[in-house]
Amino acid sequence: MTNPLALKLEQFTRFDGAERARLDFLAAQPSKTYARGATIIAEGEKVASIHLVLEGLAARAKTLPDGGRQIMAFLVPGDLCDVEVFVLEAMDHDIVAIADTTCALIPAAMIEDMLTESSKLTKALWWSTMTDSAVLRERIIDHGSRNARERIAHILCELLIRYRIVGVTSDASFPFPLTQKELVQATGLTSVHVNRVLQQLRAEGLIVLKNRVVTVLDTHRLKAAGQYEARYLHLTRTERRDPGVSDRAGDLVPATHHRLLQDATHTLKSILGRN
Amino acid sequence: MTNPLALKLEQFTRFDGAERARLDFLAAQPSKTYARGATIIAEGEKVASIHLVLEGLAARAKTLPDGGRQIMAFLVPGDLCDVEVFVLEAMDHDIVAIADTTCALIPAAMIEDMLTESSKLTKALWWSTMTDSAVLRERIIDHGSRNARERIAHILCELLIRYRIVGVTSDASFPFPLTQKELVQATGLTSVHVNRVLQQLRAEGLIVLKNRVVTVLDTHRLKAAGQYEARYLHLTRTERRDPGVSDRAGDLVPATHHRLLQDATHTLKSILGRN
DNA sequence: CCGTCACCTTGATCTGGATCAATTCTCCTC
DNA sequence: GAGGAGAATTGATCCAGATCAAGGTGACGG
Repeated sequence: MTNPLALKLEQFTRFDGAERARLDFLAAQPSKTYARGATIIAEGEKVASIHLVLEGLAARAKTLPDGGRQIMAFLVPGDLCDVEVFVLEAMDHDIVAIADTTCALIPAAMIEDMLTESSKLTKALWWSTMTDSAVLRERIIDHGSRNARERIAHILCELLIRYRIVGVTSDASFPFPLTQKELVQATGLTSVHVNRVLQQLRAEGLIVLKNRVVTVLDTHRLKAAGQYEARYLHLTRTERRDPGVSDRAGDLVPATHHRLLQDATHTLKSILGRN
Repeated sequence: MTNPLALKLEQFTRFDGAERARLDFLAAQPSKTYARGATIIAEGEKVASIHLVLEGLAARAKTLPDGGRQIMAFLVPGDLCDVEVFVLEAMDHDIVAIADTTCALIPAAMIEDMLTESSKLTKALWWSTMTDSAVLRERIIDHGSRNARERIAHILCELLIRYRIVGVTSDASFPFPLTQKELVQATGLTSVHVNRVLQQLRAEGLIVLKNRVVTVLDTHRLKAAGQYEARYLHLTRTERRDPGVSDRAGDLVPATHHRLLQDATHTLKSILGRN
């Protein structure tokens, strides 16, 4: 199986053989599969090993006093569910499986060893954490300043690009195991309204949603509809690595980014110089 | 001057003399004062030194296509504005001064040295970062699942407790330099509505807001109004350190937390054991 | 002491999205 | 292939919060 964690972190920097082997070793740890709807980690739990999503789709969610649930972030293959393990006593939210989901269970000590032994991998993990925060901030903007249509379009754009990065898809289609109920929990809208917005996006010819697969028919218009700017994902290397990835992240990456990268080599060197 | 960074991190763990001295050294770096309204760091900027808020109030914000602004997080004394410096090419959002704000400018290398030399301080920084993420997630819940009244009450509770932790206040009053416009940007509501909700909270005898100072008259009812549960701040040591801090964080810390901490000493030891 | 500028407050009206209430699709299971 | 249960859709109505439109209020500089 390909290693989504390595694919993701390669957005940040290139790895040598040893680093790559270490990442592959992490992803090859014993895995566990959770059925759609299952709670992977519950709020209040103190986890001993770090869950790396290998396949499927999970979400960070919190159960509300009224029994409802708010989804705060989606976890696609390559994402780590609980890096807080090192320092926090207990999870302050749930991790739930949106699709049938397989996670590698990486002993915390294995990551800690990595952190003391490779400063490049440490930086990569730090990058991943910072990017996760940026995604959370983008969700705050969604909810605070974007209407239903923008919000949904934004989430679709983000999922597409994140799936592409880890090679789950290479065209404009991606798995969409979410039920409307879950899209409701993620967007803070009602199912009736989510349904109507989806209809509208379909009617406008922006997307097709069938059999739990979304196909984006018009990337540019969907981006515009969601005010989508991928800068916050900090895909430093997308346009430099190889044509394959370029295709994958495709035109969702902003043009300004391309320009920035023209002469970014020495910048990167200086950032990573302390290696 | 007291060191708000040390006060904050002491919520996570106790430090020895050397560690404490290092934290004090960081806070004693050359500082810069920004006037209310100034942009401390602009989106797209590549910062060389890390900004630690010493006094005042700042915010993470993003400027929207329509010219508006969304505030995503508040930065109180003790908060670091830009730990992403190590790994990201450029800031993906602005840091703006809400009040006149003083920041210590800590050279990135100084933090990096700390990370290689003290695993306890590394963990403390990691804790701080994880807690910041938890605060972002709480803001998503605010916007996705709480109405105007709950949202504002929640933010007030959070600011009070965060100010208490770093010793800015020791009673139920705290500086509130926000103009209603900024509360609007943080809550995603309109100024008219924010105004009405504030009136209501005043009329109900929950708060007094005068001369840029909020006084919480009824902590319990305000907590209830905002569905406030401080667990997400992970104030591990609040109840154990000394009566002073206990007073400071006060009854905003949930009771379940107290119980959890009864026999948490060995848990903490195991977490920090690798020191 | 007067203008003015930024902020706060209040009232009237409007609307995006919520709520309530059926119906129609899927699948799935037996 | 009948029966059901979760999911998607559609229509009708409602409401929290937006928008529009005036006033107040207070802190200044001249």
